[in-house]
Amino acid sequence: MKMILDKKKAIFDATLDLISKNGFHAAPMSLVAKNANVAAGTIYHYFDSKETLISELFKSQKCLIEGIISEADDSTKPFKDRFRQVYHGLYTYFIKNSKVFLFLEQYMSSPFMHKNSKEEFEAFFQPISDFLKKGLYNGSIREMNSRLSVTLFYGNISALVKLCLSGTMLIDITTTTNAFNTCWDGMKNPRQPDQN
Amino acid sequence: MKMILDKKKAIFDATLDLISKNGFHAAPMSLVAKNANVAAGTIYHYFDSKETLISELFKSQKCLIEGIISEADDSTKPFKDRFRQVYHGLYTYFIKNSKVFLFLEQYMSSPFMHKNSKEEFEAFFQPISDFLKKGLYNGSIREMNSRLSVTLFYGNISALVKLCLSGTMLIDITTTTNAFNTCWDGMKNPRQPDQN
DNA sequence: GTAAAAACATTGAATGTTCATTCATTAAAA
DNA sequence: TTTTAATGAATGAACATTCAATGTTTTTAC
Repeated sequence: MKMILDKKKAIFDATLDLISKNGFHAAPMSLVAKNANVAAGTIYHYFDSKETLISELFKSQKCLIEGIISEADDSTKPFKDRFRQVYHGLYTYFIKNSKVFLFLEQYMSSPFMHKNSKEEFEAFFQPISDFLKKGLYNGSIREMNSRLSVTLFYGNISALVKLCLSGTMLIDITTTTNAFNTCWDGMKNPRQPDQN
Repeated sequence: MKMILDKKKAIFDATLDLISKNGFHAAPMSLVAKNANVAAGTIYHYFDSKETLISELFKSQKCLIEGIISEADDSTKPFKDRFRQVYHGLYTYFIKNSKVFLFLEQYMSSPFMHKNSKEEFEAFFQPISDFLKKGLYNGSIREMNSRLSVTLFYGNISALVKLCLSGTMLIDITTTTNAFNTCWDGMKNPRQPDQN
């Protein structure tokens, strides 16, 4: 049983590694097998097809966002502080685990997404939605459709992460602070101007 | 001569159409040829390889952003109005020309990008950079690295466009207005609070 | 102006490669 | 002994690309 998990994990790891490097086309099953120290046929004991493998790799990240947010969020604080900590929690996680981030980017813009239900996608970002709704209900966040706020929030973070990972620019604390301020000043409730 | 342009255009159109539908994997040369009403071999008169074809399709959009911005921008107006018009110009163009938008998304997150110089990418967004710099220099835009502001600006628009195109949500004027306000309130210069 | 020649454009079947997937066989665990 | 796991060579499909043959346009020479 332990071995089974080891093998599955090795296959997941190799897949994540290859896809994050150069996209799906750079992850032929033969290479996945080789990098996972496994025979090509073995992968098919654990996964029906390449598509299944990738889709399950995504599913294995189901609770990722939830974990990061619950780690970063402290509901006793004022909402702006919570917002900042969640923002930085996500940003920091993606920088430290860039393979995961890059895989998610590939997956979300791939034909796999189109086939599988949008619900998968929806569920993945649910924790962000839940978090932002708290801010909406207590008047800290601008009134807008919840789907929109999630999209804009994640869009800001992912733009920052991509900029960092592109390696074409030195990212200092000023940059991340500016990105955060842009996000917060855009999303905060403009009718509650006492949140500096 | 006219015929040459027609054929090239037909090949570009077929490629754009297929890639925007389902990504690169959905655009085999045989299908491109068929949809362009051309023999497979003909494509290779005009393009060295598939990679060249796609790369040139991207290059053919070099002046896209510049065109949209110069169409939308009116430098006699207050900067907030210019910002709004450029924002809506880009948004509207991408909604109306969703194939172009979807192709760009695919291209920018593909291995093609990694191979070709980042300069291509840089140059593509230069007109946005130039526009935002005007706002920065006249004090309308928050002080931040130019690369970052471009990324955040385009990131906001592209998030909105993706949400619209996903078709899972009815996008009304309220939604686009909220997205715009989020963008502007985030990016405007907080030290110049008279820009309502 | 016309015919021959050269240059160019187009065709699509054939080629060779890359890959996902299968399966008969062997090894390990129950 | 039976069930489960693992192997990797073999299979076949999908694809990018080539090329010899054919059609079309342009140039040249008279």
